[in-house]
Amino acid sequence: MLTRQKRALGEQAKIFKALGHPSRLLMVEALRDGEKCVCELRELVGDDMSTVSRHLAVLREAGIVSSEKRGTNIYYTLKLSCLGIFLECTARAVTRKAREQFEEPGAR
Amino acid sequence: MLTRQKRALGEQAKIFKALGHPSRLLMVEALRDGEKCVCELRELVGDDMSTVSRHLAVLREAGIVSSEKRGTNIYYTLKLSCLGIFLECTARAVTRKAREQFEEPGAR
DNA sequence: CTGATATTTGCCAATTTAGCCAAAAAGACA
DNA sequence: TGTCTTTTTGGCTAAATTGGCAAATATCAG
Repeated sequence: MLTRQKRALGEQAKIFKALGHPSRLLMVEALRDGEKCVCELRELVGDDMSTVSRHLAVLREAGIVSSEKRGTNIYYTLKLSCLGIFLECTARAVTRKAREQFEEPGAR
Repeated sequence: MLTRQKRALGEQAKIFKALGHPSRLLMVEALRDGEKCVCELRELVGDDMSTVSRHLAVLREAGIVSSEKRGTNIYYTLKLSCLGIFLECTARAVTRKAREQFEEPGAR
């Protein structure tokens, strides 16, 4: 039973880990307004196609996105819908932190 | 201007990356109901004190927690309050995923 | 079947991260 | 002062991650 909880914790960490890369975060952000094919995402992040494909695999294995082959392309969709709000929250935290670090050296 | 956005994306990814480790996630989860000293957190995760200290540094540098020296101990506090809801959401996603993988092999 | 396009996979080098031990810091306190 | 106690840091090794190129796969259009 303890093992189950530990496994769950690891799976949960996997979600965060998958989101912990600029390119992957950018792609997930883009997927918030609808599915995109790999080629669109490749264009967005500018990396090699193979690199993008691997990033997407990480997101897929974490359960954050799902993929569907349709016609000649593969489309990726955001599965973890609750992510949106948290993305906004972290974005705010980042600007807040930047402001603090900007003010601090001048203060005191 | 583009550089600023890129930097912000990196900072945001840093938050997720910091949360992408079982021990760190466990500690953050524990901090949801109030500050804890390093020794308490060490006991919680069971790792070497030095390891825990480094994990906490990662969380601190990402801006997720803050620390305060008081008396003989150092207390860590959760700063990113919006995290709570998302933690619950990801926990649900994990159990959902586990259920899906449990059913799938049997089905069809 | 052949060729063109979209995506994934195998392999490899470079960088980063994790975790431990020992040593250093910083207080508290006698 | 010296000596506990708590926490951080230096240094090291093992393991994981990243990203590119080339090759494999799959699928569509003739």
